[in-house]
Amino acid sequence: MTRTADGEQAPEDVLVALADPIRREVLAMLARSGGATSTSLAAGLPVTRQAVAKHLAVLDRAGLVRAHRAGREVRYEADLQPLKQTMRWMDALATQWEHRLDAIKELAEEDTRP
Amino acid sequence: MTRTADGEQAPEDVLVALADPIRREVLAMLARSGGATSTSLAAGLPVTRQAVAKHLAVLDRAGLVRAHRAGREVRYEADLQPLKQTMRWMDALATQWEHRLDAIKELAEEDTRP
DNA sequence: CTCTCGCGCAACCAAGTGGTTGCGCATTGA
DNA sequence: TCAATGCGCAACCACTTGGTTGCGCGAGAG
Repeated sequence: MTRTADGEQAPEDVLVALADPIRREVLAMLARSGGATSTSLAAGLPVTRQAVAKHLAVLDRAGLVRAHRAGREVRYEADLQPLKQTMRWMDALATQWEHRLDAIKELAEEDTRP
Repeated sequence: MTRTADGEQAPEDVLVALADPIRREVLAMLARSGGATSTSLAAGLPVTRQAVAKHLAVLDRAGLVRAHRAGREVRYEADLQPLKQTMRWMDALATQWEHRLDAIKELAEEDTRP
């Protein structure tokens, strides 16, 4: 799981992770089952175990899954907290940008006013 | 701007668009200035006009910018609506997944209970 | 009318991504 | 103990992406 210098979760990794349909499907499967291995996940997907393992690595970098070793198995669980964090980040961006756009619109109206 | 069959904005395009730092910077510049051309945007970025034009195409596919031709210039404006839509989509996903995880946790507790 | 400026298109390139196969290692169940 | 299972690593492949340069065209300014 990569983190920024100030300890904040990097929202970019979450966006990248969520941009892929297979990774979203993996997350959905993990949420449905409450935990699974790369092998069991691959059984329900049109790709090989290794491909799933790579996707899980991306999800792990984003903090969206956590791996627990249990004997010779590695069980993955979903963690939705980075998702919520990213939503807050997006909300802050949207608000900020919208305020600027509103201010500009206001200025434009002032121009048309005599 | 690509749309899904049911007329809904594809959230995937927004995620992909937002995952790139330069595209976020372009959006921020558009929000700050209220509209700009690929040439003027490139002046404030470490890439060429053509690279900016490609980024603008990605943003346009996501519906995050709209292009208006004015003489020989093409002016781009930011549109934040797809962003809000994507946030709602993410919120729905998070809620849905969280409910599943909660239900599973409940079952686990029931197991430990005699 | 002509020169300039902004844009679009195309070719090209390096690096990244998503996928595969093959193999070796460790754990485990019979 | 030993065969089977699950995993990790590495090589390799096709395709995408982000970037460049070069060129031609159309609209405006002089």
